Amino acid sequence: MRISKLFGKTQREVPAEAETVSHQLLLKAGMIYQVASGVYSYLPLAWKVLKRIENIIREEMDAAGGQELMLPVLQPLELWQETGRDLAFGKGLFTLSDRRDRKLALGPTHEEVITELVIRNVNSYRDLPLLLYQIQTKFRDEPRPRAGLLRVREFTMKDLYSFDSDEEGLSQSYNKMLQAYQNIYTRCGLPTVLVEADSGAIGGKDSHEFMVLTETGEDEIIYCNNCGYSANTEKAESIKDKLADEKPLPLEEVDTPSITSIESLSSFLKVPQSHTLKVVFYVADGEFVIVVIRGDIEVNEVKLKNALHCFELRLATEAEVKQAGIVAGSASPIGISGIRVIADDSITSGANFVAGANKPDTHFRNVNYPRDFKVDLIADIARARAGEGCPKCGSRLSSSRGIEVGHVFKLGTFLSQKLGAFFVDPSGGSHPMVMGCYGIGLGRLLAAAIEQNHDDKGIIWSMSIAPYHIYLCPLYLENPQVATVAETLYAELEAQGLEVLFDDRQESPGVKFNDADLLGIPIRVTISPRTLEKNSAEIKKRSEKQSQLVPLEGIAKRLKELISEGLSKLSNSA
RNA sequence: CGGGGUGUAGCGCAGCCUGGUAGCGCACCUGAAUGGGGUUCAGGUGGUCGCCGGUUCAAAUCCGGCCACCCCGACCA
Repeated sequence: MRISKLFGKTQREVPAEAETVSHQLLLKAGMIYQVASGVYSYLPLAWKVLKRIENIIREEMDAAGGQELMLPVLQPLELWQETGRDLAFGKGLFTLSDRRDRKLALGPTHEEVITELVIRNVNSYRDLPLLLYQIQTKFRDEPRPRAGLLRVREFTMKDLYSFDSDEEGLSQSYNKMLQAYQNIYTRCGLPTVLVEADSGAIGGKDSHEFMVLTETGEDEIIYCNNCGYSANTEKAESIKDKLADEKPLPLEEVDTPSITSIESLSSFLKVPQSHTLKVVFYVADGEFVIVVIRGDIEVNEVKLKNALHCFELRLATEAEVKQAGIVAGSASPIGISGIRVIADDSITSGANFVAGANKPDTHFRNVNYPRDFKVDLIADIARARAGEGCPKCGSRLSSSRGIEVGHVFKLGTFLSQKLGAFFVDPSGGSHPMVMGCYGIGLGRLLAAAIEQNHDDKGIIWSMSIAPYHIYLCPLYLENPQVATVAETLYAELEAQGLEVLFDDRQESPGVKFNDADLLGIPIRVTISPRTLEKNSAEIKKRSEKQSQLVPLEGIAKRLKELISEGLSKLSNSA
């Protein structure tokens, strides 16, 4: 490809709105163009990378026994109502009406549609296990698209759905996919870690995410260096430090003028935050609820949502708090009635806490559970933190940020039961199929690859997903000798099937080198009067500093070697 | 949805306070010189100033409403 003909221009300056590295570089390299919030056009270079990623995924899915098919984006809303997942997705589901006023949804995922399809085609245990997948556009009306391609509303995703006759089969399918995913990331040159995850709106039991560790990641991961436990904070558990047992003292009211936060309360009364009780107000599917947790611990809303079995959970507004008759800033579960109270299990250890008194500027000392207040539900609803104990081995936990580039779920039978996906076993009995689903966002994978592989000059693509392998970079094209050699070499490399981006522009060396670095093509081949004096070209890898002069004679062979070296480093067997 | 911010040429920005019909840099086009890390000079093309309404002789500028986009939070395979 000649750069002079390539659609898409590099830019010197990027919009101030782009904050993450991958977003900036994608814009600067002229690879993507934003059409609306969370909606992008992909220019040829980005599209090439996406297709490379897609092919790697396809090969691994096929190798694992998957069969590719194509499913509709447009889906009847009724299908979603059947499984109740229209509620689980809530406003995240794009919906529309057709001319007859039938309600439709733009598929955010395809379990419903594919399960229906499987029902029509599978009756017997003989047809199982079944692994079906699609690589298609999906739509989710995210509350807040952000960071370029990392969180968008329209995106390409590979989803594989597994159908098995029992839990054992599901585990096998699940493990197959875990391995296939490892292969995919290895081949893309993208190191990932596997973490336990919450299954969210998708539903189901076991769930794992593949994370690329980067500082800019949206997710926080809690992990143990000792035993290898790792989990998304949405899911992570921890052993909270136990407080010393004390003899319960009598409840005592204290004046706390203008003290409304745990921080100020702690310093005003000179008690550690861990000896206070914090109260947080939520509205769960329209019901006002109170959450009690130790002052130094944060509420994990995913855990809370799961504990409450609700679809929609949000912090209550000031007005709602007031209407519930609660004094924000001095609130407490003591003496509350008619409102559901949920407590974190952290309140069951320790004694003599400071808590609100439910009247302005007043708190209680020596609050003890269950002596002084009742709760309706006790659960682990705390956000695990680095430094706390590992739930598996007790060692200290660490934390890191990451980008989720893959998510696998053991769905079980809840969808097959709701939709009626049953099969007949060898003895004639009917059972629901046991399902799993396994997704990878391609655009996000691309963005994550940039987040993890770049320098201050630009992108550094892995050989396996780079849009082109070679950046042919002649300097001083006005020089007829340079032009002739460059054109000849370009033709030769193309003829040999190498993928070359030919910088045939009459630009200064600085411009060309900077673009080469920005675009991140793995191998740069420079030709100039200087190299031609020695009948050579200069070869430089994007990932390395030094370059070498290589004779023009036989250079195609040398380049082929470099490319296959680059690819074999990323092979599964490595 | 709550908080904050921004909309002026493809991109980055100034002009707005104090109204007088739009400017700078990059990019793009023409020419010349230069040139191994975004080179220099000269000339040139390109803008419904986010949209609608109001005030005014006159609105990018003042007032009102709306919209879009970004950031933080909420939310989110």
